[in-house]
Parts: sequence; C-alpha cells; structure tokens
Amino acid sequence: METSLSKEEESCGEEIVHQVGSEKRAKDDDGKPASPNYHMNLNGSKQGQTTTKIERSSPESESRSSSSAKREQMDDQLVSTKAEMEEVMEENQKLKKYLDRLLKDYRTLQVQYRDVIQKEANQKSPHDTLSDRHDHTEEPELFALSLGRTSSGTIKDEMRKIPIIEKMDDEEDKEGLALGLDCRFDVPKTLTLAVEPSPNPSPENSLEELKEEAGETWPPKTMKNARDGGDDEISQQNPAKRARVSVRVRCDTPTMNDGCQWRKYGQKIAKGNPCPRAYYRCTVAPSCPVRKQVQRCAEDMSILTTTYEGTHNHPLPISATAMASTTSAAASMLLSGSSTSGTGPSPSSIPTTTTTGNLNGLNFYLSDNSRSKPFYLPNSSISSTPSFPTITLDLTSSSSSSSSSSSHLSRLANFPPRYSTTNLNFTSLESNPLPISWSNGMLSYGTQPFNKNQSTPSSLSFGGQSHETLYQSYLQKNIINPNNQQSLAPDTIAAATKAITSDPSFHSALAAALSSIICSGGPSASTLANQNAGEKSCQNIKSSEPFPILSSFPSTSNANKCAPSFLNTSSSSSTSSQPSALMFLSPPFGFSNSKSKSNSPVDNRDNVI
DNA sequence: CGCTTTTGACCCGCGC
DNA sequence: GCGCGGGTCAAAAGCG
Repeated sequence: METSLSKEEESCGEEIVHQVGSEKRAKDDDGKPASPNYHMNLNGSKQGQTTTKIERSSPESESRSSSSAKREQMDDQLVSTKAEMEEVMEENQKLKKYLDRLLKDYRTLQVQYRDVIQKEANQKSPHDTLSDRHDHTEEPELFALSLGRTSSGTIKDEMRKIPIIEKMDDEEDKEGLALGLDCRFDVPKTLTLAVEPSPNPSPENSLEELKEEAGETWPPKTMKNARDGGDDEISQQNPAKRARVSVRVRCDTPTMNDGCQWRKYGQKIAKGNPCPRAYYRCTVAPSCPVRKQVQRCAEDMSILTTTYEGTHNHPLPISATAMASTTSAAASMLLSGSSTSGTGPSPSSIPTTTTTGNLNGLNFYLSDNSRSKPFYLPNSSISSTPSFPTITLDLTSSSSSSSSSSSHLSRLANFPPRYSTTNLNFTSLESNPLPISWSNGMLSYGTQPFNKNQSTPSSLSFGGQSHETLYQSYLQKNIINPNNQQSLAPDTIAAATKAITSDPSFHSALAAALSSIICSGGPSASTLANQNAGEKSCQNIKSSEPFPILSSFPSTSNANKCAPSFLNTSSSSSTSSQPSALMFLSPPFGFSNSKSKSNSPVDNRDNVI
C-alpha cells in the first residue's frame, strides 16, 4: 500500500490520490505536504456506503468556501444515509419479528390440527388410546417426520417443552436473526398439545435427547445394532412407526435443493427402476440422523422422488425449515391416514388399504399396509424388507388440469403403488370450495386470481386481528370446546379437516403462516445471499398492514434449473396472464440454483439421476 | 489437503 | 439355508 501510494505520488505530480488513513504517510514521505491539490477518497470510511470526494484546489478563500459547502453537503449526505440505514434496519427488525411470529403461528396451526386429528383417533378407538400406547410402548403416535422438528415423546414430554420453546423465543428475539418455526401461544387448558421443538434445539433439548425422541441415532440403530449387537431397543421399535416423507417433483436437476447440505453415501440400482437410487445423509451436523433417498421415476424420468427419513438435530437453514414445515404437515396427514380406516380403490393384487378423498380441497390418496415404499416402481414387486409408512407429496400433477385428481388416481391405477404409501396430491380441483391448492411446489390460496406481482391480494385480509387469535377462537368454537366437538364428523379425518379448513379464519391464518414460509425460503436460502433475498421478498410487509401475500418465487434467471418444467406444469406460471396462484411456495422443493455443491450432490457427475 | 463422490463389498431381513 | 433386494460401509478416486 505504501509503496503504491508513493508511486502514485510520483506519477501524479501535483495531484495525489490516496485513501484516508494513508494520508499522513503519503504526505510525510518527503517531509513536505504532498501537494496542495489532492482528492481525499473516503472509500474506506466506516460507513462503507458513502463515497465522497473533497477537492481542495488552492488556499484561496472562494475555494475554501466551496470546500466547506461541499463538506456540509457531505455531512448532510452522511446524516441522511445514516438515518436511512437506521430506518431500514428498524424495519428489518420489525419484519423479522413479524416473520418469526408468523412462523410460530404456522407451527401452532399444525400442532393444533394434529391434536384434533389425534382426538379424532382417540374417540374412534377408545381402547387403543394414544396415552395407552405411550404407556405401553413409549412409542409416540404423533411422530413427525419433520426434518428439523421432533414430536416424539409422550404428550407430557411435549408439554414440558413449552417453556423451553418460549425461552428460545426470547433468545431469538434478542438475537433478532433466528427464524425458528417454534410455537409460542397460550395453550388452551382443554387442549392437549404436542408442541414440537424448534429446529434450533435449546440446550435443554440436547442432541441426545432429540435422538432419543426421534428414536434414531446415527448410524441408525438398525444398522448399528445389527453390526454391534447393541441394545435391542430398536428391535422392539415398530419400524412402521418410522415414517418417511416422499416428495415427487418434476425436476431436471439431479436433486432438488431443500436447503440442507447432503453427502452422498451410496447409490444402488433398485429393482424395477433403471435409475439408480442415491442415498444421502445430512451433513449440516455431524451427528444428524436424517437421510434422504433420491430417485428418478421409472415411468417419467422428469419426476424426481426425494424421500426423507429422520429428524434433524440441529438448527436448519431457513429454506430447510420451510421444507421441514412442509414435510411435517405431510407427516400429520400420514398420521391421519394411519388413523383412518377408510378403504378406497385398491388394486386387488396389492395388499394395500387405500383411502382417497377430497378434504375440502386437499385431494389425498392414502394407502396403508404394513409395508411401505416411497417409490412407485411399476415393474417392481413388493419389497421384502421392512419399511416405514411413507407419505408422498405428489407435486407433479398440473393444477391446470381440471381432472388433476382423477388423473392422479388413474395414474395410480395404472401404476399402483406396490408399496404402502400415503400420497397427498395437493392439486386443486375447480370445484374446490376451499381455495387452497398446491401443485408443483406452488401453493395457491384463494379464489380470486392474483397477480403474483401484486403485493396484497384482495382475498386475504388479516386486518388488525391476529390470525393466531382467529384460529384459537375458531378452535374454541368448533374444535376444542367439547360441547362443539360433535360439529366434527367423528369418524373421519376428512371431516375434521373440512371443519378446520372451511373456516375463513383458518384460511387467513394458514395463508399467513404459509406466506411466512415463503418469505423465509429461497432456492438456497441457507446462504446468506439468499437469506437476504428471502428477507428482501418480505420487505414489502408492513406490520401495520394486512399481510400481503408475496410472490417469492425467484425471479432471477438462475433461480432454479427446474423452474421451466415446474412452471410449465403449473396453472400459475409467472408469465401467466391469469394466474390462479396466490402464493408461491418458495422452493424448499429445491429447483436449485445449486450454489453449494453439496446442495446438488450428484451434480453433473451423476448423469443418471 | 480436506471434503465429497464413486463403487464394490458387506450385512440384514424376508420369502421361498 | 439360500437367494434376493435394500441399505450402508469404507477405500479409492476426484475435485476445488
């Protein structure tokens, strides 16, 4: 630096350019002031955002006055910039807090909804109550294969966690940056809640505890025990209780970016599918037990199936928490499916109990038997290995198709699930009275067409009322209150779902919660840049305004490689003149702009998957 | 040099 | 008991 400055002095003659902080050195090199004429570059100023040049031509008076005027101007600029920055930071803090609250609300909704489902199940089979099962087996019914959330443990355990979560909230508020999906709400006394801990485990929730809750360790007990001959706890564990969440998306990239970091540890040609199945484990934390399998669909190579198993025991990137929420919701549906005895179209040759229905907009396909495999392998046989209940989020159907649900089912008929799966087809029906649809990673809400560039949809209004309040009031009115419990159809989960989802308050709350996910997500929101992008997408939110539904679908050209197919199969592409999607589920479902290599682990090297 | 991917080997559970 | 298929390990290779 010094050398270059000296050279500059020599070369510049009378005019010297140097930086603040080097001024003295430059001036004293020859013992004299370097020059009466110089430019002072404030580029290295602490603010780092204001660059101002001060030009002093000569010691004449008019030059001095001009210089002082410029100094004043610079000061004004500095002051205004500082004020502006403070405003922005303040607003940023508000937004973060607001977003945090919305995420918590979303968690709350999930928990309470699951509780309703659980109550339904308990009512239906009083001899096999949840508490009984817990007492006898210590195996939680409220499993959440939630990738970052654990709901294992008894209800009492979960209840004990509530103060912990609140404590974490406080800590997060202090930090002002953490965006957990934890809940904070007043627990109704009449409501038994299974509150899932934050993906950011508190010290009280040690990793070991989380592992125990999840019933998992790494290496998985199944392997560990088998090889070490260790404790036989796992052998007592019903493998059917270990759920998986499978996500089917159309994706051209080797893997979909879900916000986590994965390391490939194996690849196998599965029977019935020429495409190899890749095995990944989470590398965000060394001891994280979460694994995922990635495989292309045999009948449609553009469909990528990603199956998640396990629960993260570490804080998750924001986009990963979005996925966690999604999978958690799916796991909740899986739970409901397991507690639903309805039977539907089931291929005669396949020992599958199937439940189909339209849960007021959620077209679901539930199938259940003792064996489950996450992948549709049309030419495969039933697996001989024990497996886990699997819920499949089919995001490949086009919502533009008016018969999306039936087409989905017909496809299932053509390629029946040889393995037990629980499939959720979040595809809208035109007759859908509840304007929630979710297809190809896009979740739409509302009946009014909504331009994604529009920041505030008319169909959504939260007013000044907290959706948390709205939902809780609804719960009190229609669900929690035992007097009104009969307003729910007692024998079907569908009725419960319908009752919940048909309520406008729930609509609002759900929309807000999901929007919060949208804001928190991004194709690679684990990176700071994309976190900023995610925050950016939320910057339109004013806490005093009705919650705007944002289009957070990446608009950048490198948003994701899957976007084309993704958009092509959606009724609400960003270029559509009549978009129906009010909310775009930001890519927990990847569509990666693979910033990190580990986010697209197979990358180009794997030319098969 | 450290991390990740590749890939053959190995182990296990299940059905026959 | 054997074979099959799924899942994982671990050494070697690749990559930045």
